[in-house]
Amino acid sequence: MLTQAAEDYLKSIYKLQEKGGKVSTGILAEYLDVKPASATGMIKKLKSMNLVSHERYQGVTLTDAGKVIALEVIRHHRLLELYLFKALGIPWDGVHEEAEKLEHVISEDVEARMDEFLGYPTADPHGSPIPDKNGVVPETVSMPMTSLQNGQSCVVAEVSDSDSALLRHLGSFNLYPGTAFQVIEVAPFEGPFTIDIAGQQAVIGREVAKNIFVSNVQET
Amino acid sequence: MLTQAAEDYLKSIYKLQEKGGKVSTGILAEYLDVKPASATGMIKKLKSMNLVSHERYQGVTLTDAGKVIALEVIRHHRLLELYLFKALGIPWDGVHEEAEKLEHVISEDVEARMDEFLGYPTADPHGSPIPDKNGVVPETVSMPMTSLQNGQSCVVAEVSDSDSALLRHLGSFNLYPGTAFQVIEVAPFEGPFTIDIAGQQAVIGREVAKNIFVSNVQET
DNA sequence: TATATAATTTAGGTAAGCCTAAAATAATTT
DNA sequence: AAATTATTTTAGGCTTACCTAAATTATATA
Ligand SMILES: [Mn+2]
Ligand SMILES: [Mn+2]
Ligand SMILES: [Mn+2]
Ligand SMILES: [Mn+2]
Repeated sequence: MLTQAAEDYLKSIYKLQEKGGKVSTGILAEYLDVKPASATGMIKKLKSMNLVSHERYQGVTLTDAGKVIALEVIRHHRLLELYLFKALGIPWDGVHEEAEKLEHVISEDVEARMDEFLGYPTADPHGSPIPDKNGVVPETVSMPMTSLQNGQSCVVAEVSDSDSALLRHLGSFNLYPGTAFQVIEVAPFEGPFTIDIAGQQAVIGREVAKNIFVSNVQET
Repeated sequence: MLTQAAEDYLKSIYKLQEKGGKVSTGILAEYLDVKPASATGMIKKLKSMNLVSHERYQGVTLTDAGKVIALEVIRHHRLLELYLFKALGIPWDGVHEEAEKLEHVISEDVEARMDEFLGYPTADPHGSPIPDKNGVVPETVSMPMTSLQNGQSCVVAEVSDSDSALLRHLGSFNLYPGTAFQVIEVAPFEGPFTIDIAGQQAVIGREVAKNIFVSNVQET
């Protein structure tokens, strides 16, 4: 079994390489809130286990074996988030932190039983896809809310899950995955979005909108 | 927050001092499957945190502060066992191992929600008492099965939870906490017990019987 | 192209928590 | 009481995963 730290590195490399290929040591260190020297050390260890490919100064990528483990940890994390949300009623702004610790500790048996209890779900409470037990990630199509135009309607697909205060803010507008809304106005000069959610108006700033991804975009 | 190792030491000291006052370094090391030198090291650390009292060569006991933490970990463990058993259907011979890891990782919020889901239970699947959220341990009265006499009837109160194979063996006879049985025969010279469980006869060896505790003992 | 800046790696350290081997202390036997 | 045996502690090592500071390499700028 890998250590918790090693699993977190693999998971992070996976997420970072999804948007941008090779992952630099500095980016990885910043993402994990450690110093670059620490990241270098772990990269060496992971390389010796053939879980990552790495050449000095050239960034790191997962090997196939490393990807399998990364997806396994991500599956644990997202299944746990949904389970804690649905079975124990933990609010969606609290599940990430719990799952971050539990993901390294649950057995494959617990994983399978949660999966069954939840009816083999494909997305966590924040809309992120849950890899299936073979590591296949459900396809998702979404675009950042910031690319929406005046008058367009859409459905919330996914929101970033790690900022608890942001999630509470979105919850106050009922902006959960699956929620439909329409853009009433986009203020000029990179200004905020005024939107209509089931008849209720809300003003969403740029910084918040960057963390919201939408699908089913239509002109109205 | 204490480390997982420190929490396990406190939990173990609590259990060992329940039956025999001061806990020797050797007994503690054997219980935790580490060398005595390692136990000495951790005892020093716990003493520096005022969680245990210790004088060289004289054994160790928990301080009040240490007891609070020990009971908190035991509460986590037993609530988790019951939750995994009832909510996820994990068999009673598998819950101990899972709980051993999860106990150090769940939040007070998860603890409280499991407690509520389970209806504020007082015993885990093996009959061990669950300390309440204030650290109060429910009173239990039981005696070892080995002290039973011919013809006596009783109810299973508690079985030891750490040996998975033993638990499967007991399960094959339906010997769960709450199960009633009657002693048909006690073979002489420290021999096995022949018992009647709801009309089914079973032969229980001495070594197995040592791990079973009973209550409601009555002559018939 | 030479120099300045930024990113990355190397070198050396710390803290947990385990280990083995040797020394110290306590308990038991003669 | 002395000698033997058992228990406990000390001393010194190892691994993981982090750190800071210095050296190296790559990239950007003049
Ligand atoms: Mn994690
Ligand atoms: Mn999530
Ligand atoms: Mn434990
Ligand atoms: Mn138990």
